[in-house]
Amino acid sequence: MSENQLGHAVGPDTTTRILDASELLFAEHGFDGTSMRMITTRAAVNLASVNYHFGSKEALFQAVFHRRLLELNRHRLEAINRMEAESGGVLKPSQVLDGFFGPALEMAADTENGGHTFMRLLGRTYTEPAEFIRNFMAVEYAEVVERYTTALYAALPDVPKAEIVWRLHFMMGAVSYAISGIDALALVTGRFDDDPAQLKPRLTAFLLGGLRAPLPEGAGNSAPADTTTTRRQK
Amino acid sequence: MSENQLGHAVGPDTTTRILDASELLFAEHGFDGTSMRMITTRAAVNLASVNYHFGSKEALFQAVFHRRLLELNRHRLEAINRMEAESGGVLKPSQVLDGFFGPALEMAADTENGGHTFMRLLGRTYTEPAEFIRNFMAVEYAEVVERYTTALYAALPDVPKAEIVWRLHFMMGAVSYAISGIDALALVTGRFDDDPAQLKPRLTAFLLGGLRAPLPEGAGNSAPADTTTTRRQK
DNA sequence: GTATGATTAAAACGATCGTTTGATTTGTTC
DNA sequence: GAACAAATCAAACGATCGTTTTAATCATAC
Repeated sequence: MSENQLGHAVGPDTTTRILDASELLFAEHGFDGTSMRMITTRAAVNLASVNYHFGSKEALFQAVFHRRLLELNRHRLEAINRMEAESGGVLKPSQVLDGFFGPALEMAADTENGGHTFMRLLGRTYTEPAEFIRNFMAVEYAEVVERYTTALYAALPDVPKAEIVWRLHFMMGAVSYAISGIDALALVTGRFDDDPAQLKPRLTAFLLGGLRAPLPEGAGNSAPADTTTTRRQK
Repeated sequence: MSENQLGHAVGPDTTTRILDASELLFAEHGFDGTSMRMITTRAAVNLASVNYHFGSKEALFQAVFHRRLLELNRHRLEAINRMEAESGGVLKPSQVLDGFFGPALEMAADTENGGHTFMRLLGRTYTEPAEFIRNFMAVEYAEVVERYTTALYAALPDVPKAEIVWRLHFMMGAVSYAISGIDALALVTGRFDDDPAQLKPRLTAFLLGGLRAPLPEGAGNSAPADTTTTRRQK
């Protein structure tokens, strides 16, 4: 809690309170399941203030994503810049995965500043193909995706690019579900101890195993399947 | 198109038309984004008929799932019954995965009878943790989950059960995303040819690689890491 | 203090929501 | 055809939706 010039204690300003409240409510109830009145009530602001500060409910939704994705993808770019500078060129697959999924896992582990809440929201939004969502999502991700796919191609020169894209797709699904910690899935697979500290090593091992799995037969790979022994990683 | 006793051409009855229409609309717009009027208009039935035949919107949503999950999980149980009878006991990991994910992939490949539509709906519903959804989902899945987790434990006697549950969780995420063919993710990873026929072998290879990946360090596994060579599968 | 712009406040807008009502039509059984 | 239940219909219910309007309050300049 900071103070203004008169020494009065002040909380976050109106726009921040709205963003925080809607992040939580959108994650819990989805876009259509969250009403403006739910948001403004939780944020303790006037109903009209959302339209005043953001323009519309859709614009508010975008603003919620922009705030977090800017930070998330900045960390991802910093990571790949640092790694490529240190290694001087080609990265290892585990490095690429770490750079891409590491920041997401870190944000998901942040339960104090809403990072965890946002990653839950992000996970469920991937499955809501509303048009206005897809549009701004592509823009937010463009640079990061370009950098990391290129790095992954270089890290796995023997694997066809098409296969890499498929596996990147699979990996994003696994990570997204693991992060959003979906209750429905936990019900399906039975409850289990979901110690967040154990998530990253477990998930990384699984992803690397899948990424470096032998190629399927008849997948258009002219070279024989990769039969390299997968030993303990890292 | 069948005929009644008078020789008049008749389409599906009212309840079926409602189920088909709502399946499509729920998959596209979600539960809250789909109105009763959208459903009844597309099904070409009277607005009141949903409440007459199903009772409420929530009950209709459940009915949409019950119809498909009954069939899906019946196929899964038939598969594991057949395999266990043939093998006489312990199954291979690839068999367990095939029995569990195979029927889902087949249903997802069915674009003519709505199977594909439903699997998209199922994928997005996993991420919508509405309480009434979780409740009936657990019931629908109970038997199948029990059977397959048991089979997977037996198939991987050297892997701690907790690790298996984690990886099952990861796999369901990967499969769910791959199946629902999420547009947002395709945008993120860039468009790629999504030939449905290639999905199953690619996905299976990825899943097996992840499932049999070396255990992460410090995961509480007393036994040394599994360094078995992962050769071409099957 | 007073003017000025930014923000908050209360109230209402028309539209749409899920559901219910009561009448009408349809199908089946004597 | 009469009787009866099942199904469909048009119409309306109160509640809630996102947004807008107009006035009141606030902060900052002169």
